[in-house]
Amino acid sequence: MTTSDFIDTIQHGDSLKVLPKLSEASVNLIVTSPPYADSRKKTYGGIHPDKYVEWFLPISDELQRVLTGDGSFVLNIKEKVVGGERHTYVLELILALKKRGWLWTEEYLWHKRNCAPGKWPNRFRDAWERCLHFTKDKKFKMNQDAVMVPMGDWAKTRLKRLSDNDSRRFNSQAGSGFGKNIANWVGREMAYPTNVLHLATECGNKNHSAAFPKELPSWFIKLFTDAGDVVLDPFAGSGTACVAAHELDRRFIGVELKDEYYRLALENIDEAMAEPAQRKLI
Amino acid sequence: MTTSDFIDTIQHGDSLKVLPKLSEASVNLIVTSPPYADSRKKTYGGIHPDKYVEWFLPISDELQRVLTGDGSFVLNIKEKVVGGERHTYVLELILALKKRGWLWTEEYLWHKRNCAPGKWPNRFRDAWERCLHFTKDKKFKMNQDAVMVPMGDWAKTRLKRLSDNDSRRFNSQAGSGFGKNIANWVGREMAYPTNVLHLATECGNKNHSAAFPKELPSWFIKLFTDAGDVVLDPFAGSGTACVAAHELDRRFIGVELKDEYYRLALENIDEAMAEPAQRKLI
DNA sequence: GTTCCGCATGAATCGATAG
DNA sequence: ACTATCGATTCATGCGGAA
Repeated sequence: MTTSDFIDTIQHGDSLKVLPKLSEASVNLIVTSPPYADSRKKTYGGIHPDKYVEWFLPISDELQRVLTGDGSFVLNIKEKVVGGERHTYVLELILALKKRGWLWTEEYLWHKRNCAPGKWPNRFRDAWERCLHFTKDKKFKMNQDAVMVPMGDWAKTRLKRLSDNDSRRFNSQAGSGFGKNIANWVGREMAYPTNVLHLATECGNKNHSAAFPKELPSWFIKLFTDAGDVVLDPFAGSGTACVAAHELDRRFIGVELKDEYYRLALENIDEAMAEPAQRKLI
Repeated sequence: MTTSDFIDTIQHGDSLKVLPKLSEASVNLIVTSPPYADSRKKTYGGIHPDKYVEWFLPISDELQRVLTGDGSFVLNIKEKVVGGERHTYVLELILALKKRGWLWTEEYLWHKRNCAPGKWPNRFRDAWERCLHFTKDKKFKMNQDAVMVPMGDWAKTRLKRLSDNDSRRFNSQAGSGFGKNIANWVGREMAYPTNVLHLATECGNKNHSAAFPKELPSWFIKLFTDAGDVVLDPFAGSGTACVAAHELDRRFIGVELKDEYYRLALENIDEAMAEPAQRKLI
């Protein structure tokens, strides 16, 4: 068994047992939102906050093994409130991962535009989550141009420029230069984003609530992989990251332990792969 | 000497030597932005990242002593990049403060709308900073209603004040999922905020550059103190937090070591206190 | 009196160069 | 080898002069 046997599939099982079957340095990006810590033990799969780091470390070692040297590992996570305080397991996890050899390259933020309402006497609604970016090497693959955002109202700017100072330049290239000129302007009207992603929480287009909106994995997939690369989600949940990878012409491998999520992920992936080749323009 | 001798003054000196003169449990809120870690030693006061925690802890002990039981300590800080990685001194500081008895109640975020430019092969512009909220007790003073936002008015005013050009720039990033979508705020009367503060850095228009915009300390002062309460900034810098406290009818104590900043803080405070009682509506 | 455009500048970071 | 310094890169913002 090698990684190629798992391409474009969701595996039903424990990541700790599935990941060893993958080949070394065969995955270009890992993007995942692991089960959050939960002090209630009644729910299957809930990990106690105090045990979170020791639970995650063996899995992280496998992730490090399967990741390519220029690959990235994006971990979407947020600490729970325990006893009125923020628990420190995420901080401890970062420190522990560094000790295991991961580089903590950056901490991106997901700023949730519409988050669940709620009011407590000692805190407000939690409107952000961490997207920790780990790499194996200081040099890694990063396609910054793939996530550029338009700076302004493109049409307005274009028309305005066309009417005044750029008209001379435009005329000089009349006949053959229009497209070229516009392309230049487009380039200038695009800006690189920051390390804060301001996205709405996608409460699930279907009957289920995804852990994160599809735009979140999409953004990191565009940023850290090329078409054809392999994207791994070791806690696939409803398969959002895998669907995102497929839609972006990347290959995916998902792993999910829980029956209910596994079946849901299969449904979502089947639906995504059944769609004809009319992909969204990105 | 007691705390009352320091009310509404900026002290010129080292917090480690000034704070012991304050009375126990005499300060209702500490809001500060300490000198950031800096590996370059040329600037007086730059603390090496590896020494940051041990430098800060003795000061934090004094802060804990002077804070009231229901008081809050808000620490605005952000880790530097060292050798291509995020340094971990802030994480270690949180863990160390907890060991000293502080409760890490919440992590608010300052999402900087305009942040310093830059383009690098391995990261984007850094657009956020931490505002760590520590308390001495699970029960603390919190006036949630004081920071409710009149959403409709705010959006209207904001949109009205923006020129077309600015409006285009402001809205430009909304469509792609980055930046603030103003349309979300229209039509709602009042709402509690989240734990993310979306503020612009006050840049350049004045003759000095404040570490944080006045709105940042103002927000926490309104939230965690009543009128007449004492606000302490042990690293006063240009005195922004002290000015904010004075404008909100709170009393303030500032401490600043560096000559240049101390004089600047004096100027700003004098100016603020000279103003007649026509306070800005907040 | 408005609106618009140009421009300086900021709690930045990297890579190269110099000592 | 290691540290310190400098230049290049880059965009939101507000101010001031121009139209």
